[in-house]
Amino acid sequence: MPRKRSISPRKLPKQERSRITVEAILEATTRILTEEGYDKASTNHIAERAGIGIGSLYQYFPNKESIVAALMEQHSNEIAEIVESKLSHLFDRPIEMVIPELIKAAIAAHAINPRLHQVLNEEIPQSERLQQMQQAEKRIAGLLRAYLERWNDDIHPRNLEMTVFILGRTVESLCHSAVLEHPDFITNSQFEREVSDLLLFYLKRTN
Amino acid sequence: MPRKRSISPRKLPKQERSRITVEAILEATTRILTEEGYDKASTNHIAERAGIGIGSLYQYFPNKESIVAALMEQHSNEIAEIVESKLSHLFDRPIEMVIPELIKAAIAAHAINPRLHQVLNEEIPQSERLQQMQQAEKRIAGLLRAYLERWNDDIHPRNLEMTVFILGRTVESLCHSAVLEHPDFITNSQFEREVSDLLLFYLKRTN
Amino acid sequence: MPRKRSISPRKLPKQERSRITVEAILEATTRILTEEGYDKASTNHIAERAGIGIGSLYQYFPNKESIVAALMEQHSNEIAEIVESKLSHLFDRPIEMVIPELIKAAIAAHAINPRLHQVLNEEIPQSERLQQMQQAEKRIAGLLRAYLERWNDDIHPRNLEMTVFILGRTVESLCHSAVLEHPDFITNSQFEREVSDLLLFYLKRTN
Amino acid sequence: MPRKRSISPRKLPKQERSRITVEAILEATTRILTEEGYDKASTNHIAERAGIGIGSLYQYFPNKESIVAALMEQHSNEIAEIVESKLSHLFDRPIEMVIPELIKAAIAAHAINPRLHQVLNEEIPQSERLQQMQQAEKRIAGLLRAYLERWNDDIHPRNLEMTVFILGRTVESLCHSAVLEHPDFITNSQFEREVSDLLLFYLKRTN
DNA sequence: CATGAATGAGTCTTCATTCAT
DNA sequence: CATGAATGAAGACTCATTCAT
Repeated sequence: MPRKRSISPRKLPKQERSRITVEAILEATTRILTEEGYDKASTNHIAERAGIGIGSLYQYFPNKESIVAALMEQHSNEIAEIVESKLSHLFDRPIEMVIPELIKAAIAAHAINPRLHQVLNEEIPQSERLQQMQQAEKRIAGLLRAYLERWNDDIHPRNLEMTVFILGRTVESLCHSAVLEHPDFITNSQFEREVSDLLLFYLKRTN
Repeated sequence: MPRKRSISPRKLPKQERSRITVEAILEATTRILTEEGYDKASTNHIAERAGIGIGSLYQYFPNKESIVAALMEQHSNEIAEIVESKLSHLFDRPIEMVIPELIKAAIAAHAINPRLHQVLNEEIPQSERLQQMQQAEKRIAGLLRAYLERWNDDIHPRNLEMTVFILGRTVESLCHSAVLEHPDFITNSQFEREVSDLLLFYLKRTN
Repeated sequence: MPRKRSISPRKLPKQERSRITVEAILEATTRILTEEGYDKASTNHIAERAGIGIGSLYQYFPNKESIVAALMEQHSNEIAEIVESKLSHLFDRPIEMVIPELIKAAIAAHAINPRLHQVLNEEIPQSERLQQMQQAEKRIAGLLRAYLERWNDDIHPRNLEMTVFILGRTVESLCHSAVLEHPDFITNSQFEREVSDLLLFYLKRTN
Repeated sequence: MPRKRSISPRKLPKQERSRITVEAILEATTRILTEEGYDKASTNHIAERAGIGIGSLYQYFPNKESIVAALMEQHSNEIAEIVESKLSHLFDRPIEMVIPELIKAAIAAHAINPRLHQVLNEEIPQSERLQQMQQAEKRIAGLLRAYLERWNDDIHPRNLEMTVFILGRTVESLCHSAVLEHPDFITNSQFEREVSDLLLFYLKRTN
């Protein structure tokens, strides 16, 4: 009984369904994490809110950690992509232009899902976090490092690694806290300008 | 309307034996938190590592949260006291002198038990954290606000609240991360000087 | 305002396997209650005697009370059904015929599982009992009230509510105690006739 | 060193204090049982409400059951004494006079502390109850039996034991329930008269 | 592959009882 | 004898994970 030939991809339907299921799981986890907190994120609850059986969940994820890890990677990527996409074409622009854009990008990144970012940063057992979550920061740090090296003549930091660290952490921390604790700061551009000043005066100091 | 579980300790340790027990509990909790993480801090495990029976633990703490809360309060107080004691007598000194001291104090405060500070900040379900933990930050923010107001003529920040926020968060974040991720930064004073520059150039900018 | 704990079962046993499990739980609880007493009816012990894991128990009952409540409801229903089925078709029969039947029905009802009835009545913390258990009594009281109203011309009680109360409680109490403390009374019909006399002479007294 | 002679009892003070302590324990237990229920009657809580240390409690009672048992015995005695004192001098009076007094006595007995009586009857694990609690009933049953034998010629019950049983249980049950569930019934004498009728017509029936 | 019933180790917490002071 | 700190067995309940259908 010869099989009917077909150009259309045979197993795509199956793979398609898989991806949908995986996405449903991640989405359900996101909703639970943001709406109910980490300690309500049991695998049974995730499966329930994803509309699948608990058994199916374990078909796609070997354990609970892997779900959170996947979520972290996904979120990390989104953040890194936002920042990268906003900054990549500014590589040759001067610092006065880049820093404000960096801050805008960071705020935009934190605005994707501030509550999720918070839970991921402040409620997940560290064991699960380290590797996955830092990726965004590393990618952004790489960007900054490259930029600072490119503009080395202008800025000539005393210690490149330290400057990258200070820049990265300051931007991350201030934008994170502002989005969560001072949404009023974000409504106009004053906060952006202040943080820009903070960093620009530092970078442009004459040694 | 979920009934808020009491978080205050059960009996004040009046007698010698009691105080020893309470201290053993807090110490064991600290050790577990720093060495094994929050999710290993079960009450049974705490009692075991404290070398007491589980029943004794519940003589002094009404529930698990109250233990962590006591630890947070204690740690909060230690931090706030370090910073306050180092800054209180500098109220009339100029910013160029105060900012470096602030940073030194912050580093010293984070050096008390960096890992504990991290766990307390990054692994405790937020529900339990907010009130107790933020006290140190509030006390320090109050100090900063008072100082900035005192030196208003020199610094004239555009937005006092925002400046306090930026100062506080930046110092906290940078010292926290540096102690944990870059112990090498701390060994000499370069990091302090860099962060001082970051803040001083910002505060002294001419508008 | 203490949050009332849900007492209704967790999931309706739709599938065969589930119903078997639920029945095993109720049966084991009945056995423990009758053979060992209420204070031995721990959920772990119930699960053990039911031959299931403790987790399975909690798949079907949200808490311990709900198990006892289910048992009470079941037992209540059985009792009420026995009495109702025996009396419903005697609605138009005279009192001399109905009272003996009522007593026979009550004895039969208590004979279902006298020890269970006792434990349910005499060992369960009253908080859990009231609503579920009284249903049988209420249904039977309703029957009696309707009957007495129907035969009002013959009996003309001075106080209907009080008469219903006296009838109901006397029958319940005497049959309950007789079954448990004087099984010998039940073997022949003398006890029935005595109790019938007790009630009949009372109801038929000429005022 | 010859002891000083004294007529006043030497150890009475000590014994006196003991009795006071024991009474405080029983009183505290009574209060807890009636106000909070059996499951709140922990030995620690009893000691606390009695105003003594937990250790002292165990100086007077070997375990928790013994406290409840003592309470039952005490309560039993009070009940039996009320009934006996009210009936003892009526031994030679006719049934028409005695039955109403019996009912009055039973109501009075249940009015001592209805809630305690209820808890003792309906919430205490049966294991602890049987022996102590039935004493009152047995003493009263003895009284009734003696009385019925004394008036055998008038009443000539078909089965003395059964009649005692029916009388005793009916009075106990109706008075118990009335006091708890129908306090309105008790306010006037109608309930008493009804129950009297119930028993009198039965006892006086002509065979 | 999807399902969900079943599992049991592990969690928080209570409480009767003991014993050193 | 009074005290109350200490104890740990035991109880209610959860949840990640497995596996038969």
